[in-house]
Amino acid sequence: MPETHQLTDLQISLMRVLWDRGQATVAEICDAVRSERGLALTTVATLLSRLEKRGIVSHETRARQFVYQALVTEADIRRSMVHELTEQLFDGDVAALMSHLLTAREISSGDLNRIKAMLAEHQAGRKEA
Amino acid sequence: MPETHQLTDLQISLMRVLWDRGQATVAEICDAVRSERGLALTTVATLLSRLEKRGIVSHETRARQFVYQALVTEADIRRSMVHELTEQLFDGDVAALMSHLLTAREISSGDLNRIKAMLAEHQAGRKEA
DNA sequence: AATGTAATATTACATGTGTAGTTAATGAGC
DNA sequence: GCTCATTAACTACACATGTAATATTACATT
Repeated sequence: MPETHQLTDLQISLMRVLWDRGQATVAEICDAVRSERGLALTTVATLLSRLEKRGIVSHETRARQFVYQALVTEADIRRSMVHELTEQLFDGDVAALMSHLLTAREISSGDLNRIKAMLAEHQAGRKEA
Repeated sequence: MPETHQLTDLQISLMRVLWDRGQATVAEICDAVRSERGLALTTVATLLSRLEKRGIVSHETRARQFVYQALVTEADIRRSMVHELTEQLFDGDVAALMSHLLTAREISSGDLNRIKAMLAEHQAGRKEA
């Protein structure tokens, strides 16, 4: 597995563009994040080249422009970041994290129903394996 | 609510000592983390003074030593860090995070049972409210 | 071929963090 | 009172990140 990648808020914003589109030029990414965060083109270019140095994205040159694409999936990042958080704050105990979510005043009753459904489904899937 | 506190791994290690003991001197904290991370006394002192600058811990001087204590609880930190992660990676959707936990190959069947129990309990508590 | 334009490459700087040496203060023991 | 040991204060430095200006490169057009 890829060494646990921790990304910052901003880095995730950029990645999200790539995850959504598959690939994008620097300018496209810059545009895509403009609403939530207005950054200079060169800033976005710098950030992307740093991500590339870390092996998180790659680029190919097309029509003299860098076209970036993600080398890790959103699921990868979710896994490693959630795992890291669970280790750090809940001593690796996933159930403890769940418990926190249930009690931490963050969850609506609509959520609760969805969760119950998921649990049921999850167990069903588990049985036939 | 206290502005969302994000702490690093190391910072959490120090905080954990304070959470466990209520209060501790620099030397005590240094000793407590020695096994997982051997740090110089001055390093620990620096880290603590930085945390103090951020309003996360405070100290009083006793017998010429700084005795630190946490100003935020572990629950506070859990809340803000889990919240932040949920926002960043799951667009604020707690149920989506739950779903991730259920499917991300991180969870044992023992955990599953605990979770089911918690869910049931949670709903029970909810009803009478 | 010269030039304008768009893109990348280079350089820069502030802030936070991890890490710790050096210095200064102060109380304890002789 | 002087010296030693303890402890905190100050200083330092490398690295990652957020941010962007400036410099360079190179295609397209005249």
